[in-house]
Amino acid sequence: MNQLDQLPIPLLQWYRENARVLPWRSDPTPYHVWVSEIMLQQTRVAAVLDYYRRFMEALPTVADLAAVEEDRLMKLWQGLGYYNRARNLQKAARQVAEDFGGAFPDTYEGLLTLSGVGEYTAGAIASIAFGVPVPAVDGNVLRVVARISGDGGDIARPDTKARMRAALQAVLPVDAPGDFNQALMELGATVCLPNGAPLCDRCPAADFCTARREERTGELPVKAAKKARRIENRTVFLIFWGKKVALRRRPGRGLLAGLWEYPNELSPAPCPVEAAGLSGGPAGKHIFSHIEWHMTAQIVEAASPELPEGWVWADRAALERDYAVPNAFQAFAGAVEARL
DNA sequence: AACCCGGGGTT
DNA sequence: AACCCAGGGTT
Repeated sequence: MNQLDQLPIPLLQWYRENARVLPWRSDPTPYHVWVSEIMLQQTRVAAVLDYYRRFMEALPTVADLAAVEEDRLMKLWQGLGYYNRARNLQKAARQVAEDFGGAFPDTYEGLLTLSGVGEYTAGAIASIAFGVPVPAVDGNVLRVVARISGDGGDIARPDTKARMRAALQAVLPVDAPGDFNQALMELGATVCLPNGAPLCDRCPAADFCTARREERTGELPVKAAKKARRIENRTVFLIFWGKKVALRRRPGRGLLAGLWEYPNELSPAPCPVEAAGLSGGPAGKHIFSHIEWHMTAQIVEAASPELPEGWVWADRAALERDYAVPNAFQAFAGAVEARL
C-alpha cells in the first residue's frame, strides 16, 4: 500500500490551478530550462528572476553563452553565488557544440554528461524540456515524499534518495512528467513548507499524507545536523589613489574563485601598500554556508600609484562595468563610492 | 561519505 | 541562531 499511488491526479489538478507564472515556463526550450535550473540550484525562485531576465537578454542562445568572455559571464552572475555554476554552464555550452553537434542532448544519460548537470538537473531538463518520464528529486521533493510516505530515512543519504526516486518513477505519469515534477517542487515550495510549518489545509495530498495523519510533519523529513561554521576575522583595505580604488583578483580555485575583491587578510594584517594616510573604516559581516567573515575596513591613502602585480585601480565606471565583486563586500560599497 | 561552494529569506 | 533553498563537484 503506497500513499504515492494516490498522488498524481490530485497533484496535477492542484498544479493547473496554482502554478506560478515564471519566465522560464512561458517558452520552455532546452536552453531556457537548463539555464533556469542551474540558477535555481540551492537558490530561491525570487532571487533568480532578475538574473534570469538579464542573462537571457545578454546571451539569448547557447552559442552566445559558449562564446562570451568569462569576465562578462561572471559579471552577469555577480551576487547570485556558487560561481562555479556559471563556469560549468559555459563548459556545458561548449560540450553541446563539440559533443552533440550544437543540439541539446535529449536523454537523461546525455544530459548527465554536461558539466554542472547532476541527477536532479538532468531529470528536470529531460522531463520539462523533452517530456522524458524521469523524476527530478530536489530538496522540496524529498520533503514532500518523506511526509506523504512517512519515510524516516535521512534524506541526505544516497540510499534514501534512491528509494524515493524509485517510488516516484513508479507513479510518474508518462504523459505529463514535466508538470508532475514541477508540481511536486511547487508543492514543497509553497505548501509543504520546511521546519514543521506545512499548510496542510491547502494540500492536495492531505487526505492520504502519512505525516499529517500521524502528526509527524514536525519530525519529517529526517536530516542529519550540519557542522558549525568557523569564524574568520579579516582586515579589508580600501586603498585609494585619486578617484580610484584598488582591486585584486581572487585565486582561481576555492571560495569566490576568480572574482574581484578589496585586498583583505586575516587579522591582524599590515597594510599591503605604502600608505600616505591610514584611518579606520566601516565594519562588515558576511555569512557563508561554512565560514563567517567578521571584517573591519582600513581606509588607505596610497603613497604612490604603484600596486602589486595583478592588482588594478578601478574608477566608478570600471567597478560597475568590468569587475565582478561578490556580495560579501557589500558593506563597503558606500564607503568606496563616496570616494569615486 | 565528507567537505567545499554564496547569498538570502523565514522562522 | 538555525534552517533551508528547483545541487554538483572534489577529495
